[in-house]
Amino acid sequence: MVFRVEDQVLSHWLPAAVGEGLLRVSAIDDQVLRLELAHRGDISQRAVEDYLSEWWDLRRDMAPFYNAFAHDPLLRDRLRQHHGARIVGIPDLFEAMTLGILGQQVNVSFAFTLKHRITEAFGQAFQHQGKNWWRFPRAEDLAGARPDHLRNMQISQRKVEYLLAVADAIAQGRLGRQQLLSMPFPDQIAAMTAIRGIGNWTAHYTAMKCLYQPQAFPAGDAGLQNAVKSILTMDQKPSVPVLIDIAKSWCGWEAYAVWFLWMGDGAKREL
DNA sequence: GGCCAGGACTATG
DNA sequence: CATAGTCATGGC
Repeated sequence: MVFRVEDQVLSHWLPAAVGEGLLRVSAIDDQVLRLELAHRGDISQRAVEDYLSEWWDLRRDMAPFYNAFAHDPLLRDRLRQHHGARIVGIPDLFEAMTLGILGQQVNVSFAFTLKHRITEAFGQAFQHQGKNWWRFPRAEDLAGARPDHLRNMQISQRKVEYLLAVADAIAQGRLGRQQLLSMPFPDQIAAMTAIRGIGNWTAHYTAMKCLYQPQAFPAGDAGLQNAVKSILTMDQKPSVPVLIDIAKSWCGWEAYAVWFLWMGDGAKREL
């Protein structure tokens, strides 16, 4: 596990860029988070705060979002149910693109099963108070993997090809987060979809979860289509052009609209 | 047991 | 350009 939630407390093994240690996060109230750190190395409080702020997109001013869409027919109920929710991102580009690829056309829980297998097979392992923790592997940890190894984890042949190619591109520096962040949004999508295996959905998913682009909008997303179909009681799923048209009203907040629709009317969902 | 999943590629008109 | 076939497997 990279993170787990127990009794309202999130435990998360920190990424290498922050330091070696276990972070626990709980809520004091709706405004204040309590951070607790069990660590072995030197970790600055500031680094942890910065990391968490990025991971949960905490620095974004959400007031305009709530103000603009309090009466939006598709969003109003979700905004009330999940008030205060933030996009839980994936700051690491390789991790985000990996989950995007794994999530193509399979149910979400299976995608996470595959991600956990990759994490425990290729990621760095740690022990803390008798429990095992992992970091998601770096691109270079996976770039040289034998295709059979991944194939045996029930990852399809095609996805194995996609994953290894993305791992190679990132490991060799032909693709990187800073590089993507340096370009305007449409160029980010174009740069990602130029890679075999990264289609429009995966590119927008990555832009949303890793690049924190509020205008990212995975229009072909099955979960999004079903959410809209359900809320508007349509008899069939809305097409991509229809969704793109709907999304015009969310201009600048498309990613958050998708996020709240994904959360549905229940409390549980995978990240 | 059949249909659907937080799709993308490839081949064919 | 539009459509159909293919991939793979779990969850319901």
